[in-house]
Amino acid sequence: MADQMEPRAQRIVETAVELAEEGGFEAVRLRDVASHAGVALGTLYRRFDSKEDLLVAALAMETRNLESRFIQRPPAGATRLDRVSAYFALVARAMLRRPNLARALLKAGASGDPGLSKKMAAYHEHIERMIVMSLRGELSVDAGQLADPVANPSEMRVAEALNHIWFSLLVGWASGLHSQPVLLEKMSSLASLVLQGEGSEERGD
Amino acid sequence: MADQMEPRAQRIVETAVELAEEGGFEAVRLRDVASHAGVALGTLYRRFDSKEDLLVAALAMETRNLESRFIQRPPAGATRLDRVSAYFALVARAMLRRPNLARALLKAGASGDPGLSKKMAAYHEHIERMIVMSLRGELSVDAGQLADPVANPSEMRVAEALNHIWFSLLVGWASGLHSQPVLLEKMSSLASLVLQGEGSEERGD
DNA sequence: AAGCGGGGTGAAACGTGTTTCAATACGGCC
DNA sequence: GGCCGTATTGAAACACGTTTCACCCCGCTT
Repeated sequence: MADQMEPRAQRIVETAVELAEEGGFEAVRLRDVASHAGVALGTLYRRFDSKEDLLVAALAMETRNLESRFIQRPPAGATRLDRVSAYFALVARAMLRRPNLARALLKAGASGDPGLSKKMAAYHEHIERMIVMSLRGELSVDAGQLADPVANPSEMRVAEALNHIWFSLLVGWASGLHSQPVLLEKMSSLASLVLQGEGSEERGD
Repeated sequence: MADQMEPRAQRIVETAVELAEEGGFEAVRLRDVASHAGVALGTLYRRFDSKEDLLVAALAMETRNLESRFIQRPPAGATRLDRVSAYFALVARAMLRRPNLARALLKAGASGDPGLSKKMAAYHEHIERMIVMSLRGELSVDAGQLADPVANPSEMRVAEALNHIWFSLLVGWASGLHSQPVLLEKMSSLASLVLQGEGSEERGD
C-alpha cells in the first residue's frame, strides 16, 4: 500500500507529513522538508511542482492507508445509514488523531490549483468507492485495492452527494466552524436525508 | 447594499475585487491594492488581518450584491427543484462573468483560516437563506435584507445539504475538475436527489 | 579510459505576504 | 491656539515559496 513512488519522493512526502502533524500547513517549510529528508531543495522541486502538490501527494498516501484499513475492517451496520455513518466516523477518528495534518492536507486540496485537478479527481474517486462499498455492505477487492464498483448510477449519485457534503463539512471543521462531534452529527443527519431520496424502495438490502 | 464599512475599507475591497477580476488570487498583490486604493500598506493591514481576510470581505460584498439581485428577481419555477436549479444557475452565471474573481474568493473562503470562521459562517447563512426562499418560492424581506426564515427544521436540513453540495462542486469547478455546464448538471441531479429525500421523514433529534 | 548527459547539490536571488518603526498628520478637547 | 492620543504614512526588514545557476557525481557508451 505504500510504494507507488521512488524512495526519494517517498521520503520527502513522509517528512512533509511529519512536519504537518506537528505544526500544520505553515510548519511544512520546504527548506526544512528538504533538509530533514536529506535532499536539496531543487530535488524536492524536481519531484513536486509546489507545496500544494507535495501535500496532495501526502493526501494520496494517507488515502491509500485509509483504504487499506477500510478493506481490513469495513464499517459494519444493519442499515445503509448505519454503515455510512460508521464510515464517516472512521474517517473522522483518523483525522482527529492528527488534526494539524488533516487541516494541512485539506487546505492543499481545496487550494483550487488547476495543476492538481487530476490528483484531486483521483482522491474523490477513492472516497466515493469507499462510500459505495459502505452502502452495499460488502467489498469487491481487486489486487489489494478496491475494485471499480460497476457503476450503479443511483448508487453513484448518492455517493457523490455524500462525498460533496462530507468535503464541505470538512472544510468547515478545518476552519473551526464546527467541532468534530457536530461534524459527525451533521453528516449523519444529512446522510439520512440523502439516503431517503434514493429510490424510496428498500432498507438495508 | 454597499455601505457596511467605512469608505477607506470599502475602497480597499473594491480595488481588491478589480485586481482579482483581472488576474485572480495571485494578481491581488497587497502592495498594489494599497497603492491603487491610495493608502499605505499598513493601513490595509489595520483593516484586514490577511489577504484571505480581505478577500473574504470581498466575498461578503459580492454576496450582498447577489442577495439584492436575488430579492429583486427571485428565481421562478413551478416546482421546488425548478426554482432551486434556477437559483444555482443564477449564481453560476454571476460567477462565470468573472471567473478569476470567483476562484480567488473561493480560494480565500476555503483556506481554512480559523480567524475567518465567523465571516464564513455568515456567508453560508446568507446562501442558505436564499436557498430556503427558493424552496418556498416566496421571499420574506426585512429592511432590504432577507429575513431570518423562521426555521422549519426539515427545510433547513435540505438547504444545508444543498449548500454543502454546491460549495464542494464550486471548489471542484475552481480547480478545473469540471466545466460550468457540468457543474450545473450535477447540481440539478443532486438537488433532485436531496429534494426527494425530504418528504419521507422520521426525526431523531 | 575518456567523454557525455541527466540528475543532484548548495547557494544565492527574487517576489510577495507580513511585521516593524520612526516620523507625521489629524481630530477633539482644554 | 496648543496638546494629546490615535491613525496614517513610507520605508525597511523578515520569512518563505519558488527560481536560477554553476558545479559535481555517477552510470553509460564508445
